[in-house]
Amino acid sequence: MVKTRFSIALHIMTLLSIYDTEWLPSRIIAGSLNINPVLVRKELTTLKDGGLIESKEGKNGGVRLLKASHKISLADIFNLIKGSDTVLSLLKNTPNPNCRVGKQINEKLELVMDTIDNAISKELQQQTLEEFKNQF
Amino acid sequence: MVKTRFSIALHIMTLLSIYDTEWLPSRIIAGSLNINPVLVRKELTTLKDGGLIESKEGKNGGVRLLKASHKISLADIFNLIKGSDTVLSLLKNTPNPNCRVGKQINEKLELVMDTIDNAISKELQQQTLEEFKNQF
DNA sequence: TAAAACTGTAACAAAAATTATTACATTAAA
DNA sequence: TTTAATGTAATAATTTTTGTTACAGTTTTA
Repeated sequence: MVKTRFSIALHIMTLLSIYDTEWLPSRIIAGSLNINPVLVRKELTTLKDGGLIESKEGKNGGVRLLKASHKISLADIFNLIKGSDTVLSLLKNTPNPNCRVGKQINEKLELVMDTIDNAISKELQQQTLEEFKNQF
Repeated sequence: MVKTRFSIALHIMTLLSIYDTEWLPSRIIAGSLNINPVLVRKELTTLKDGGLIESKEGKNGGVRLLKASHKISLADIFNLIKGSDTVLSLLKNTPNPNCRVGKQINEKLELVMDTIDNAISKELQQQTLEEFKNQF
């Protein structure tokens, strides 16, 4: 998981919750974030595949929310962006299999990583997108 | 915060808790992790500056824990490694200051980032290094 | 007192990951 | 038919991470 992807996604979702039923083009979103529109469209693909938004092609097209913002928690966005990887991660190098610790460390670390991700998710479940957007 | 640094630190601390009062050289630690000894020594510097370990220079030198492993929680290690940055992060690009959302998003995201880090810390406070090492 | 085995760190190189750009096929509205 | 979108692939540029080399300083031990 790229460290900044959650920030990008939450920024996008905040904009969409404000524009509500209008179709918002990626160009406008990219302008608010001040990043490349292609990066936005990639993130939009994830949000669309996760069922949080829908898109419309062609002139006057764009994207909009599929659900009301009070039915979307920050955890929904986080879990979607996170996908199958973990926020913190193991090393790519294989630890020494001849070492009592090295032999088993990765399976034990995996448990810690999952614990961390679950703690984040549980915490973010307590805030809806609507609550977040109402700060603006 | 580098995603893998917590894994490195916890692996190191696990080894130290097993070797207990002995001075463990970075070469051995690096061998267990299968990474460069200089990377290990860099991480040891952080752990030392944070008061979790002490080191001894010269022949037969190395590092060892400063406190008993049941007095060290995984949160102590996490918070030390984390330092002043956050697990997830904001973009480096400045969002559009002429946009209602862009203008304020970073301060709001900061709050979310801190919430995330606190949730992790609170969760990891529940496990001691001793409990972790007893799995091996 | 000299050799050996460490820590500690700086400087630099290599590799990997992230971010940005370009290009273009496709779609739909005006 | 033009314009303005999405969607996506390919590739380039940049940044971050990881690894390496080198060496000064410290302590033990022969």
